[in-house]
Order: sequence, then C-alpha cells, then structure tokens
Amino acid sequence: MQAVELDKTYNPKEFEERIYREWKENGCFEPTLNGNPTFTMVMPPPNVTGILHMGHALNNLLQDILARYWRMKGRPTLWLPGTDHAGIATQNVVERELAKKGLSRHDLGREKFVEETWKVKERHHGVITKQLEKIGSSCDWSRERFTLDEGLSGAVREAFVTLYERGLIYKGNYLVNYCSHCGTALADDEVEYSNVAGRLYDIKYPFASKEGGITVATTRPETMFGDVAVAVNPSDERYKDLIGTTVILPLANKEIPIIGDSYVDIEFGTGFVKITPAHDPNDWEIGQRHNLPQVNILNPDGTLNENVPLAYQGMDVQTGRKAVVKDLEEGGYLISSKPHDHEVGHCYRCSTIIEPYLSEQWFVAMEGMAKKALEAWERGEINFYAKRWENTYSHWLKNIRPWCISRQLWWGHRIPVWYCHDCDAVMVERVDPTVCKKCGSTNIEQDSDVLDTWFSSWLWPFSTLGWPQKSDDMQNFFPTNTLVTGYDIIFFWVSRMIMASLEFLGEVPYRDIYITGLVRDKQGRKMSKSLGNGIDPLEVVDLYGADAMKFTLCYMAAQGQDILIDIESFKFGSRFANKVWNATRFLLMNIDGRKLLSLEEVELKVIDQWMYHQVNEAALKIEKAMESYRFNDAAQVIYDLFWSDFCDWYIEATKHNLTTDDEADKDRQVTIMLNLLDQLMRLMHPFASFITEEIYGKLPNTQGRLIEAPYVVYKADGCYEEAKEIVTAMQDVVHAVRALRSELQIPIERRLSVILRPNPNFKGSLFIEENQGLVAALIGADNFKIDYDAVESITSAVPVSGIGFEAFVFVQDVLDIAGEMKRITNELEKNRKALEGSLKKLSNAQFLANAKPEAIEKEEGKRLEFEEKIEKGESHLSLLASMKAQK
RNA sequence: GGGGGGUUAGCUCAGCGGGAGAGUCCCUGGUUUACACCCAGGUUGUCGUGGGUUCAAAUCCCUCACCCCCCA
Repeated sequence: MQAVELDKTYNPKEFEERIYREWKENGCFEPTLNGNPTFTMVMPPPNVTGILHMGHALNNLLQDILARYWRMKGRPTLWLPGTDHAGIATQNVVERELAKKGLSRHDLGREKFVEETWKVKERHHGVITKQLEKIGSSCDWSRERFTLDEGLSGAVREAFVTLYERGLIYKGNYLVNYCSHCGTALADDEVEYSNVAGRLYDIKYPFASKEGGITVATTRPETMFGDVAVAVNPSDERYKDLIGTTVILPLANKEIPIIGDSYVDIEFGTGFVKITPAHDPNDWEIGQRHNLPQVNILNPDGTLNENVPLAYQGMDVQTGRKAVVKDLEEGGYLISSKPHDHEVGHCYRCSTIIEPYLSEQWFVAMEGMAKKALEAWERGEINFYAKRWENTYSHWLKNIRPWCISRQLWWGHRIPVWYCHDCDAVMVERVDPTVCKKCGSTNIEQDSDVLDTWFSSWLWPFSTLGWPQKSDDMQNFFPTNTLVTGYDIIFFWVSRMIMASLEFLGEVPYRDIYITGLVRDKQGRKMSKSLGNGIDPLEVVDLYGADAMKFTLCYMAAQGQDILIDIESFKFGSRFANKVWNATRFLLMNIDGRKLLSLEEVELKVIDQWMYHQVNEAALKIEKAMESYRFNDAAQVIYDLFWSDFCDWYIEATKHNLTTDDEADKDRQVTIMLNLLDQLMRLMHPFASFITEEIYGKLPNTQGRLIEAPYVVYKADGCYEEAKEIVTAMQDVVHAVRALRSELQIPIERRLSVILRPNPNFKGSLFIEENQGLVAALIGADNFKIDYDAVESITSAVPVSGIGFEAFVFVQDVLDIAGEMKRITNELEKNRKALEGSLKKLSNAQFLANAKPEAIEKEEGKRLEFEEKIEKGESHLSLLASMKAQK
C-alpha cells in the first residue's frame, strides 16, 4: 500500500459540498426496496419563504441521523422533504413588496396577485432547500412536495369534499379570532397571548326609569356600543332585584336590560358585567343563553362601523377607545380608570391585537375525530418521546373545539364551494362545476375564501405519498415510522395529522413522535429576531463545518430538554471532527509499503481484542440509544469510543508496537488498524456524515460509499471479556504511575524506574510481562520490572497502589515527601470512611434480608477493595515515613 | 385558575433506587512517530427546602420556595 496524505488540519470546506453532490447525483437518498421493512419519515415542511433557523437545523439533523442509521441498517429508507405555502406569511411577503411600489393586492386583482405570489415562491424555494443541503440532509429530493402543488391540492380537495359529505364541515356565523392587519380569521391556536399593560375603566350606566345608575368595569370601553345587556349574578344580594330593569348606554342613548347569569363573579370588579356578544367569547355564550342579539361594531379592516354613533365611525379601535373615554369623562360617566395588566391575544404572524369578530366562516367539527385520535393513543398506537408530551396531546384532544378553516386570503387552496346566484344551490365539488347542478344556471361563483394552511399540512404524511390515489409509494411507505418535530405544533399539526389519518385511512400516520427541545441562547431565552440572539446555522457551517454542528447538537439533545448554546458551543464538535481527521492522518501515514492481509488469517492480540470489544459494546449501546431516541447517549458513546479508547489507548499502543522489526507483524497491525478505522467510520457516519464519508473514501480497505455501507451490529461472539479485564488492569497501573509523576511534577523526559508487584489474582500480569516495552513507554520508564515474589529492594522508592497491585517508583530526588504523605493520609481517611459505611451495611440484618443478592455481593466486593486500599495506604505511609527519617 | 417542566461542580447539562458524572472553565506539567482544535494529571458539590416511603433516596411520594413553558 501507499501512504495516503491528509491535510494537516480538518477543513470541511474541502469536501462537504462535493460529497453531498455525489450522494445526491448517485441517488443515495432514494430508497430501493429489498424485502426489509421500510423506514419512512416525512419532513415537517418549512415555510417556503422562510430561511433556516437553529430549530430547523436541529430538527433536520436529528432526522438525518435517523435516516442514515436505518438506511445503513438495511431498511429501505425514505425521508420525504417538502415545503409549506404558509398562507398568511407568504401573502404578507408579497404584499410588503407591492407596498414598496405603492400598490395593494387589490390593485393587481386576485389572479395577477396569485401569479405574482407563485413567482415569489419559486424565488424563495431554492433558498431553504439549498440550506437543507448545506447541513447534509439525506432526504429524497426526487420526491419533494409542496403543499400547493397539483397532487397535494387534489388531496385537499378530496379531504374537504369527503368531510363535507360526512357532515363534518359546515358554514356558520360565529365569533372568530380576527386579525385586522392580515384581514383574516385565525384559528384559536394561531392566537398568542401575552401580557399587556392596559387600563380598567369603571363606567356609569344610568337607570332608564329612575335616578342613579350602575357601574360596569371594562378594559375595552369602545365595545360598549356592542353591549346588548348588563349581567349580574342572580345570587348577588346587592343587585338581584335589578334583574329585569333597564339601563341607558351613555353616548349611544340606547336602552338595554339587566339580566341574571351565574357566570358573573360577585367578587370581581363592581359585580356588573357588560354583555357584548359580538366581541367577546364569554359574552357570546351568555348571549346564546339569553337569546340576545349580536351587535357587531367593527368593519373587516378593524375600524368602527355604522353600529356606533356617527362621531366614532371609521376610527380604529385605539383611536375610538381614546375618544370614547374622553367623551365619557366629559359627560360625567367615567367614574375611574386605573392601570390593569391583562392577557391579550395577538396574531402569530404579525402580532396585531386580535379582535373577537362575528363573521361567517367554514368550520370542521372535530369531536369525533378527536375521540378516535385519543383512543388510538390509549391503545398504545402512538408513542411520544419524551413521554410527557402525551399529556399535551391528550389534554388538547379532550378539550377540542371546532376548527375554523376559512381564511380571507388569496394565497392558498380556494374553498371548493360554489354558490348559484339564480337559486340557493350550494355545490361542494371534486371537479370544478361550470353550471348550477340544481337550476342549470351558469351564474355561479366560487367561495372567495381559501383554506387554512394547516388544512393541507394535516394530510402531509399521506398526501405526499400520492393519496387519494392508491400509489406504489402509499403501498410501500405508509404508515410512516417516525415524526420529528417541535412541541409548539403538537396542537396545530401533530394531533391533526393523526386525526386526518384515522379519518381517511383508518390508521395512525406514524408510531413514534420525537419532540425536539427548543434551541435557546445561553441565558435560556428563545432565539428571536427582535432580541437579535439567534445563531444562523449557515454561519455555523461556514465556521466549523456541518459535521461539527450536527455532532454538537446531537451531543446536547437530551430527550425532553431544551438546548442552550452560543456560537462558541460548536467548537466542541469541531474539535471532535479535527481529532477524527488527525487520528486518520496518523494511521494513513503508517501504511506505506505495508501489505493488506486477509482479516480471516490475521491473529488478534489482546490489545486488538480489547479494541474490538469496545467497538462491539459501543454498537450495542448505540443501538439501544437509537431505538429509544436518546441521541445524546449515542453521541457520547461515539465520542468516548473514538477519543478515549481508540486515540488515547489503541493508537498509542500501535505507535509503540509499530517500532518492531517484524515486518509480518507490522502488516498484521496495519490490517487490523485499517479494519477498525473502517468500523469506526461506519459507527460514526450517522452522527458526522461528511468527514466519515471523506475518510472512508481514502481508506485502501474499503469499497463503494459509506452512506450505503452496512452499519456495525453488536455480535454476541464479538465480546472479549478477558481482554477487557486485562487491558483495564494495565490501564490502572499506567494511571497510577502517571498520577504520581504528575503529583511529583516529574517531567516526562526524566525516565523512571518502576517495580510492579501484582497480587496473584491481578489480571494484567501476563499481558504486562509480555508487553513490558509498551507499558514502560506509556509511563515513561526506562526500567520496568515485575516483581512477583516481592524480592526486589524498594528502598527509597515512592509507592502507589491500585486494585490488585502496588507499584514502586524510583525517583532520585523526591522533593516533597511530606506532601506525598499528606495525600496518602487523605486518601486513607476517605477509604476508612467508606469501609465503615460498607461494614455498617453488611452487618445490618435488614440489608442482608431485603437487598438483592447482587447488591450484597457488590457491597462485599467493595469491602474487600476498601480493606486492600487501607492496608496498602498504611504500609506506604510507613515506607514514606522511613524515607523521610533517612533524609 | 388548571397543567407540564426545571432546580446536580464556577458555567452548560447527563444520571433518575444500591460507591456523585461528562464537557467546559480553572490550576500544574509537557516541542511525546497525527492532532496545542493536542497530551498527561489535579481541584471543585449540604444533588433547591422540609418531611415521608425503603435495609438503601440525587433517583420514588408529599410540602414549600424560586425559575421557565403551555392552556384558560
């Protein structure tokens, strides 16, 4: 073989882009059926006009790890990517662009505007997909979908019509959340509540037929024009006699009744509540109970309408409020006004304050579907990771409300409902009608609203696979296996997908739902534009590489926990990648002129067996971690295996062993080393994909691409328990001597003389005897002897001990005997305490009677260990004491 | 008002019934056949508070305190 030269430092820019291109161009992301069960995930579709943020990065990196892992395990793996048309957000983007030219969407007209929006979509689309490629996502681009493409639009149409036919979709005049800025209704869960400092106004409403009046409290005085009653609690002794009388609405000069309703909290405010059914959900309910009219005081653009006195018409809510307060004050109706903080709903897209608004909208009745979704969970058909999210899921479903699905927008799936202007026909059709089905008139018109974006997203796990067609992909890949997403959309999306899947296909869309943590800054704050504390994933890739980002996030992704990071955090992954790179560089420097042997005929020595044992154990731990979605555990296993076992011990041993003159043995060692490197690359590939592929391609003992290579699986006959014990014993000796060297500040170039006295049952004896040169090198000794029979003189040597051995280190001028004695004394103290605890336990009859046998056995072992340590400590102490006396 | 989560080394967090851990920081010493993005070693903790269950509690149960979410 020839040496392979690697650059001195790890430079991901050299190869990441090239490798991604090779994977993609060679169809490595596309599944090939092979008889094994498939593994499928649909990517949560990012907003097509959005850009990748850390949350996306985390989410997609974890999916990539799963995809690569299962692909290497031999399952045909489909990770299906796509984007979301994001109705309000995208329309906002286009409207903002138009506004710069002084235009509104109405200037363009619907058709032109939608055309324009498609152009914007095309322009933005490449941005987010390119970003997903940059971070290494191994998703099948040949199957990429968009929520507004032809197939998915067909699925939306099918779903709408089917639900309508099943009587689950209806149109009604209800109170909805309305954003006057976006000009559309919003679903309950699209409203975000936050605390706002407002004022609480006490207003006097005079009695209609006598002197005096009552006082109502409100935070929104302008809504008084929508008042249709004032309510008191019928058990309120102060006021119950007033029920049935009337009061006058100031400024409007309108007479409204006082009614009794137990909703009113006697303790709160004045005990009187103004009832505004068209502008408050609670009042709406009361209005229903008492058959009250609904007076809407707002125009769709958020200004006050003709139902308020002329003076206020056309004002927006804030202006109207000021004017009303001023006039109330002047009229002597304002009794008081004091600061009052309360929770106010805001639009999740534009943060405008949401007004409850009475309007005609389309709804989906959710109760039945929610019940099925709840039952599927109760039957154990879906599992959340972490489990506690199941509370969120079930709580939501148990308190489900009708879903308002119409939006007064132009960008989206237009509602497939036609109205005939010549008769009253309402047509809900799979194919666009041209004439009225009832009267034959051509004077028909489609509903002008579009559907909530989530009405397409909730079909995502099957619409992307071809539903409602019975496609091959549906056959092969549905139901999918795992969904990875954030907890903020368990309501919006996850539970609705489950409901849709059960409703249309009769089964759940996936079994496992992994809920990622939120990526936050080091202060624990959400990353946001306004705080400017966000980290751009692309910047991380640029600085440290995609693997560094992936490995860092994976290492930190503890199940159910948020991730707190700053840009510096990614140095962790970068250091690891650099380590991997350099270890490889070293090994590949040493293969020059060597012959690659067949693995079958190669003899494994103890140290090799040990390394294979560690790899085998790691494979098992990773398997367990991956099956329970414990990404951080898997990453930690990889880290320790590569850095601690492979670099710190195996390569160090190799370094020494390669100094031999035995050419055949060098071939043997290099063969094993390369094989181990191959296996390590396979194990690490899901967690650090680019660097491992790059290295794999440079190894002389590999073929093909790593992404397609089989994963390392745990083999019961791959355990070398004895080698493990032996090497651990050797490591103990090395650790003990190194610690002493460091303690006494003996520089490495000062070679030591060391005498090792093992107990008869010490596991490392034979190995150390046969590898004296290696051990001597690891501890920096010139002179290293094993003294089984305790015959060598240890005069003037400093003692150290470990389990099953003592070692005596000869150092000429030990500077600080007293210090060393102090250290041993402290150690002794600790061990005596530990022994005391152990003995106490072992003499406790209750413990012996109740504890598991293993626990007792372990405690017994501990006792022996402590006794040995104490015994040695005492003897070492007296040894040092005599040394000190001699000085 | 209801629900969930958190509280472990200076910092970021694992561990979740049987000897308190990792990374980072800090300290000491190092031009080791790759790596200073490195090597060898070291210091650091009433495991938030107070109770309970248990032979045994950081770990299970309850109380309280503080912080963070979600829902009303």
